[in-house]
Amino acid sequence: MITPTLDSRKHAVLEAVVDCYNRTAEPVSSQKIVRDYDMGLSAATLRNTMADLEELGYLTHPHTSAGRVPTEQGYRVYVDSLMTDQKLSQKEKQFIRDGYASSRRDFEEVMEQTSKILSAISHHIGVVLSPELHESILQRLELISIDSEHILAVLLMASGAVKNQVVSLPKDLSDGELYQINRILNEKLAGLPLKQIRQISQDPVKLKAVFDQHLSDPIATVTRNTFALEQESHVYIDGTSNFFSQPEFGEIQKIESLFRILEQKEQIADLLSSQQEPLGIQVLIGSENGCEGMEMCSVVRSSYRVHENQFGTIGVIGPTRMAYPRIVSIVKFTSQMISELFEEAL
Amino acid sequence: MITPTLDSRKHAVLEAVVDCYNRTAEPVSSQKIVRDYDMGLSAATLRNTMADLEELGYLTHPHTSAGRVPTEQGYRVYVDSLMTDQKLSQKEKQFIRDGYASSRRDFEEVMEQTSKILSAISHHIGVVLSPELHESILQRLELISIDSEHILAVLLMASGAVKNQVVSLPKDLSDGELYQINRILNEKLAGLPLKQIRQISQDPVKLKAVFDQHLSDPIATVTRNTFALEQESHVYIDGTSNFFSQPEFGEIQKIESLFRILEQKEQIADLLSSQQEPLGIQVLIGSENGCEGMEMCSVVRSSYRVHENQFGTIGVIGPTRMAYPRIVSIVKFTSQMISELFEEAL
DNA sequence: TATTAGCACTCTCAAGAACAGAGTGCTAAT
DNA sequence: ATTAGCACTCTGTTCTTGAGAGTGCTAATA
Repeated sequence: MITPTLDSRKHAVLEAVVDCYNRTAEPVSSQKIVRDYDMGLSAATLRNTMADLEELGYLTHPHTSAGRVPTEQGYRVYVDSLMTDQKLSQKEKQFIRDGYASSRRDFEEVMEQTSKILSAISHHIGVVLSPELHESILQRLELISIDSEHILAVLLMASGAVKNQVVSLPKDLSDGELYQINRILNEKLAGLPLKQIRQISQDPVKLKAVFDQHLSDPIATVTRNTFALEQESHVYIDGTSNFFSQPEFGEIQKIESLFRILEQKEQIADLLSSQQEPLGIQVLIGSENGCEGMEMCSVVRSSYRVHENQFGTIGVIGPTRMAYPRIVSIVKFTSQMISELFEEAL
Repeated sequence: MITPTLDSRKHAVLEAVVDCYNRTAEPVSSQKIVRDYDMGLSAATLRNTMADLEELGYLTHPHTSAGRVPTEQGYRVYVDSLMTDQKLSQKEKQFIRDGYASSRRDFEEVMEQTSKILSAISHHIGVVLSPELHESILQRLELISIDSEHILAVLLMASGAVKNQVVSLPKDLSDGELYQINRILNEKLAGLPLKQIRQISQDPVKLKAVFDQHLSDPIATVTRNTFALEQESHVYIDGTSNFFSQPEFGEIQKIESLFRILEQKEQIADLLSSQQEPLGIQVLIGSENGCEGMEMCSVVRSSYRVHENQFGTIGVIGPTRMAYPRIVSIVKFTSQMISELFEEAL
């Protein structure tokens, strides 16, 4: 697809500028393009073209006598229609696969490992958002007595996720009673999504409907207390210190705002889940990510599937000047990898 | 206790310099002390005393015409014998208590919350090292079937810690068999520390001794696979971005090395657990922490007790120039707080 | 003898000047 | 339509200068 407003020369020049800037992190001069790219044009002609591209909003000038730098809009065109796919090498693919070798079945470990792999291979920040637990289907529930006043509820999800929850008891229950409650809860609630169970647990009418003659005070209390909390997605982040080696973050203030944001996991969760259409890969350039204080960062993200229509998101956060083709391939491949991992696990 | 080599004037001056430097982050001049501290001495006399303190190794000069800055040794004396306890205000104590209000019984949440509280109230980095799991005593073990080839083992410790572990099965087990295995494992292994169980699980002779006539192939396999892994302590860190507001970290390089270290949790674990004598509070000043790249940081740490002789460690990491009396009080109070929390829970 | 006033000396930091270098935009030639 | 050439602009570096802060030392003082 070619953007109608740009002829093929402008395209080529824009691509060269983006490419060159991404490699050097310095404003690109007409000279530089003549030397490094075989375009068959003189510096003067390039200057004219670059001036045109600037007028169209795809390039800027830090100051009069500096080279050109792509604008967000310039990157947008580059990502949408200029850049060519860059396949991952066998070595890289193997690196990603190897990363999962040890954590085949452990949900949390897969999440954690993914953020590590992403950051290690991209040299940027790797982030993973686990699927929303309350969309998950409860496969099995186990109640374990801790002491006379507390039990541990272990929620095993169909996706393989596990959630532990300490629950307060109103009164002492014998092992036998607990076992009975456990059996009934599994019988009535297994197979339902957590969200629905939560609704049931808080509504006496629904409770009565679901448990029927099995409903008792202890059952109502245990159910209510176990499913009371809204389950939040977990965010896994790795590779934050990679940002220090980016030349554009030479000054403290720029990096500071970024780190403050990274400490607030909810913001990152929002960033990853906003306007996400399942399974597609998306590139948010600069301020498109909508996260205040992260205007100088781009996000490449993709959803992955853990179970039926249950999705999480992975992503790479890096400077606007990132190697988009490579990062896109990495994120794409990794998200497929996880999806397969969960598919074969089920 | 008064260090024998220092007369009381030197003491007073050293204290003033440390105090003043901690407040301003700038080298302290003789003038400054005359103005801010009522010592009844002239600037010239102070200069003489400060020169003496410098010769003794407690102060330094960034350059000829600059004020004085405490050395590590200077801080050492200050911490050991000069500084006076600074009680926390009721407000601060309440802040810490409130932090735990929501997480009464959840082990992980207490850990996580502690790092948040420590960083929020100290304005430095809060770190928590969970107690070594393999010293923990197994209270109860629950095996939950995931699919025909995997089970989820839930290990509930006497301390309240919970560990989930996915275990591969050699062959399909019926619910009944699994239940039997579960029962026998609990009967034979509950009450033992994980470390010991691990040894048993890997030694056929010990296995035979423990399980006696109950030993079967499935039991041996499940035991072996469940306890195969060396359990590592978990590190919880919060408040890293607080470092950006410290004036001494104005340049990127200084902060970079620190962040690279903070990403390696094992290093922080070592830092917290090295030469720790249970229950004492300790202040490691500058290079005393023994962590390469963290020479400009001090660590205030204390152990806390979760169960019998099971200890973890909490700490605050900040610049060498930190408000030691306050931070010491914070760490002391918080570690007591956690210990009490676990005590009443048991 | 201990303290202090006074002063020369040192070092840093900020502001300004000079200058090389890089890159552009425009004009005129091809 | 393209390009060579050149004047112009802006940055970044280096050097200088001067003010300011703080010390160390010496001589005076209590």
